[in-house]
Amino acid sequence: MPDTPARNTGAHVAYVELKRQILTLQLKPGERIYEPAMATALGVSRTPLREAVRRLISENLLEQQPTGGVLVPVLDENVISELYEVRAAMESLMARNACLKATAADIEALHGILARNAAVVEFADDAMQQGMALHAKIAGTAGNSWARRFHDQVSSQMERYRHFTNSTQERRDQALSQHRTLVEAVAGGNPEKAAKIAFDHVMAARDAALRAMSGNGPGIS
Amino acid sequence: MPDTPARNTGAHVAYVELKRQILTLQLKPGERIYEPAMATALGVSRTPLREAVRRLISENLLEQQPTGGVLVPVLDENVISELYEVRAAMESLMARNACLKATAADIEALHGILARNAAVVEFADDAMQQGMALHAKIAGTAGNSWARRFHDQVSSQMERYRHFTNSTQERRDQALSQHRTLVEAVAGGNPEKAAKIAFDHVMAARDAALRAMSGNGPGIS
DNA sequence: AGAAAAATACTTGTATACATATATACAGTA
DNA sequence: TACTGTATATATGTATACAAGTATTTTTCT
Repeated sequence: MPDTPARNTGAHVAYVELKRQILTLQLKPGERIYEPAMATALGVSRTPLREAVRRLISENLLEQQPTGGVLVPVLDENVISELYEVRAAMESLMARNACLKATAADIEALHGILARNAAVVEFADDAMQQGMALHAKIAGTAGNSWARRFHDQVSSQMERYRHFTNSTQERRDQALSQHRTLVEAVAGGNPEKAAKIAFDHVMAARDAALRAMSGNGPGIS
Repeated sequence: MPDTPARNTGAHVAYVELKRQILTLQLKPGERIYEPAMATALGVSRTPLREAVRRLISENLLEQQPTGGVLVPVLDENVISELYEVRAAMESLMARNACLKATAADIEALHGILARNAAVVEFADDAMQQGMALHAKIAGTAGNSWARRFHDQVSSQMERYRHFTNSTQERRDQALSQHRTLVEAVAGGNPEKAAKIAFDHVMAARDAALRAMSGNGPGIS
């Protein structure tokens, strides 16, 4: 998040570590957080741990129960669909704005990333890396800090589902071609078109992910 | 926010009261929050106050300084433009989904709200009320809780700018006609069209707000 | 034995005390 | 006078102690 305090306070390290554990599913969905135990486990006292927990609650990476406990939210197919939709809306907006504001240097940088993207299309991890770089560059060019903030939040959420939405070679090829179209649209100076392409691109990723998930046996959690 | 704990804990009342003071500009933009003073002012100790403050920071209604103080974010024209854009993206998405999922009863409810909207078009407060009711109904029909959450966050933010973006009669008439078009689009079953109309509708509101602000002398802060 | 009631253990919420960092004011020196 | 170094005061970060509420287990009564 942009507002991460650079200082190495105990609350901050607790936040980072707890978030990591949640996103990697090291803390299992549905699991409850007990403050005293978690505090000693992370080597801080309850006060800074509590601060980290409350922050994660407001980022929706933890969930406060009405009865008064805190737990790791369970995974669910509807949620992942919602997340993709919001991501589509954000990337669409950013593509539109990037199109309006991009300088020649920005366009060149986008083409550079695209080339690297093409070079690694057969390696899942590198391909995702470059895909994210492309989106990051577009986001930076768009210059809407709120869109970026929400996009980051959604991306964090989606990490929890990563294991269920493994990408196939076919999917990566499709993504690469969509990225090409997207960069062309941004470079072409047609904001409406860029927005639509970005939207459809993410929605296609959503459909692929949902298909991959329903293929994975009982599915979630 | 949906995740507001219903319990009447001290941290919660501090959060609500502090948020109110920020949104009504009772706490002035740029003003710093001193924990001991604010805690006694709100009648709680530093611990629950701190919890409220940290939560407001992660909702971007307070700002942590690198040096270590907390202050009320200053207002700025770029931000309001960004907020409108994100709101446009969210409402566009929700209009699309509402279009896909709306039942006959939903459509009827929308028409009812529209009628009430028309009846109060000359009263600024009531008109805004009904406008929000319309958007709320669409949001409910769309059924994307994340879109809703972000939309709510943005709306909260925008309250701080309310005093600067007073609506004119002309603007209200325009909004009513756009609402009519929007409901027709949602009812008509064309998701793409509904999405585009919602987007343009909010962007038009943005332009009106920016014009109103630049008319208000030195403007902001 | 089964159900209701009481007691116990544990968790969360809050206050407060203490340590550390930061800013302010003052004094001494160039 | 301007500047640096020191001392003081104040704010933030953290730990801990205590209060209040909840769940669980044990005990008692039918």
